[in-house]
Amino acid sequence: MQKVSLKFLANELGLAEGTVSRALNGYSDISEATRARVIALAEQHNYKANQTARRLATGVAEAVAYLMPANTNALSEPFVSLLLEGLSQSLARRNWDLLVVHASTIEEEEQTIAKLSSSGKVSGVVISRPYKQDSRIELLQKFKVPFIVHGRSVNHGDYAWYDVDSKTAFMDSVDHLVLLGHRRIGFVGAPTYYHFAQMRLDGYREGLISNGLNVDEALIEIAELSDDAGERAAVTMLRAQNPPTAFVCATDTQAIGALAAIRSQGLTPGLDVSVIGYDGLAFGKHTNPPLTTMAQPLTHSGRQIGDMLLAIIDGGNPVDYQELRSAKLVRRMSDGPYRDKVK
Amino acid sequence: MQKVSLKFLANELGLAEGTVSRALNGYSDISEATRARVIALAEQHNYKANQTARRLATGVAEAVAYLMPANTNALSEPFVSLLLEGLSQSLARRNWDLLVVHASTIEEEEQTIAKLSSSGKVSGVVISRPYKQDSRIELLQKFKVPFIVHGRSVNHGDYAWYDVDSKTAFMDSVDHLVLLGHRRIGFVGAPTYYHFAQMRLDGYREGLISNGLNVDEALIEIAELSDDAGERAAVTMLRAQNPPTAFVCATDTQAIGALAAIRSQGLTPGLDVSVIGYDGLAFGKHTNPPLTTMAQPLTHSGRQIGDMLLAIIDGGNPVDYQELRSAKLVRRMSDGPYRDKVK
DNA sequence: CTTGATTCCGAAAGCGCTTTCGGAATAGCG
DNA sequence: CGCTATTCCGAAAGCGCTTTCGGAATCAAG
Repeated sequence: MQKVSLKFLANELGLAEGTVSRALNGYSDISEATRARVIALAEQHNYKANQTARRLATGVAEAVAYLMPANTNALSEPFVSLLLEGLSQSLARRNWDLLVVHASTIEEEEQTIAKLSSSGKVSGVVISRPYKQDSRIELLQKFKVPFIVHGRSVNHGDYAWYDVDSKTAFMDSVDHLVLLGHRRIGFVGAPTYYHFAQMRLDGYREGLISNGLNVDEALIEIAELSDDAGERAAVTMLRAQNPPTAFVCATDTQAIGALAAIRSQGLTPGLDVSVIGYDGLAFGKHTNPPLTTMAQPLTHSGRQIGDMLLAIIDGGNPVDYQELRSAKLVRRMSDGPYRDKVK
Repeated sequence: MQKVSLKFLANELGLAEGTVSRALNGYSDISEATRARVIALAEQHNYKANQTARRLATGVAEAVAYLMPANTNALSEPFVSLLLEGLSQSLARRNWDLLVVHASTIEEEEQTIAKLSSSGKVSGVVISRPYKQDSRIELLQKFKVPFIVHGRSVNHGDYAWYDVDSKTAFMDSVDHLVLLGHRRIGFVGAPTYYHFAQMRLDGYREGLISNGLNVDEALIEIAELSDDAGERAAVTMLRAQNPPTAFVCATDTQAIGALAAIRSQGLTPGLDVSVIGYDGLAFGKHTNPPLTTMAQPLTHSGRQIGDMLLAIIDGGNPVDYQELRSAKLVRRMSDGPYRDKVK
């Protein structure tokens, strides 16, 4: 399986191993003539340096790890594959590897980080969906592992991250709904230990306030990141005294649950009560009705994140790599003007 | 970042490096007393063997690679994350790594395989969605890399695979539709260079025949693996002379396109014309109407595949690791009895 | 108490590559 | 033509770990 080594090439060419190595690695103390010979033979035999040996010798892992989010949910996954694809593309340009590691609990994740950093397997890490206070981030900092977080925690001043401004996005959602005449807008939120959840809630609140509306705590429900949980949350509010005529939801997954909730109450989503999701997931086009949502740009986020990580590994200052993108409203059919049907 | 090495432990304990190594690796020529001492100190310092050095010394990579399917599509991705999760769980039990590599074209994939196998980075590979004749499989065999394919190619007798019997699934779909009174059943297929696409088409055909129905080539359309392509294919058939009253689709993604197509013709999917998808994707619950589909069991497929791969790497005979699961019908709302509305 | 068998550990040779260092051969210069 | 700069390459020392081999110490058996 493995055969053509440096030694082989060296023997074949009558050169020393070290010379061949330097020729291949672009050292300047090799004449162009012999470099050409070396390269020719290497290509002829399809030589690929043994990565493992190379790593050991250089001390650089030439690999980064992606920590898959712990509580995964079949419906919210699409972003993982997209991210992975972009990441691997970015890394591929340097011939680096992408490791995927998964941990089921936060403790496991911490252990994983400890192991990763001390085993020297990777020279960088990316994590997703940080908590408000994220022990993983602290660990990463403590171990001095270059990393970038996909999202942000509360104190995000001193590390690198790539995030979407979901607070503004939710203010925009509320604005949009208010413009449509809605006054009672419910919020289906996510557990606020996720920082993104907190920010979306904040955006919702501020949106209300900036429109001169009161924040009614009865119109706020926190739910897990699943369609069913979103549905339950929406049902609760719909059945209450003074139900909302519109919902903004922390995730598309929850939003489609809200759609179901509305129908289950004999109402028509998009007509009787509006819902706006967040994420811009592709399948939102096919829900009933198609879901209006705040779409985040995740097409190239993977590559972007990969490039940022590489830059940091190269010695860049993490603080210089903080990127905030913005989401934009994709109107489909689940939002509409206020109608006095709900009561 | 890296500090506690074998040498450090050895010095600390007054032992030779080799001794410490053997103690840690369970060699029998170490007294239980010193083994205990070694382990204690190792744990105290949270020692993790440098994987790279270990790999170089042992020659085993302790890692496997997953080749992400080339033409990925946002809607069909969920299975990737699920698969990855299972795979990494399986590997984690041995402390092995999971590499994810991505290639955009089949040529790139071939190069990637060549590189993977000659660089010795991984001791096994898993690929998805094979073609009928799959050059990747041939390469993998040629390089003698242990691998398992998620799916099958035409000649699948001599390697390991994990697949779902989609041919039978499609026969079942047709049976189901026939039972509902349908006689003109359209087929939205996938490009038949994918073996799964061929098998699903075969299943469709045989299902028709076994029910005494003719195979009408006008009722067969091949489309790319996207919702839009599925929609176009379905529209074409719906507009034809003698349109179908039901569709079976090669993938859920295409099926939801078919749903849209039906609506676009002023018909009601599930009522006027039925559609059955394939995959069992979670978001099928939320389409309009909820999609009836043949669900494949992919919850644990990742772990299963990981375990199989490990077994082969351990010397198992690939031929002993061929697993065929079956899909089962999940009735939601997109299928219904034949009604003479279409005409 | 001797001898042969065990038990347990140290020493050393790699794994395949990188990188530093020094020196032979060549070139440049006055 | 002698001398100092260059140019180019060989030799060797690792990177951190594994594994074989042999031998000292301990044991059991005669």
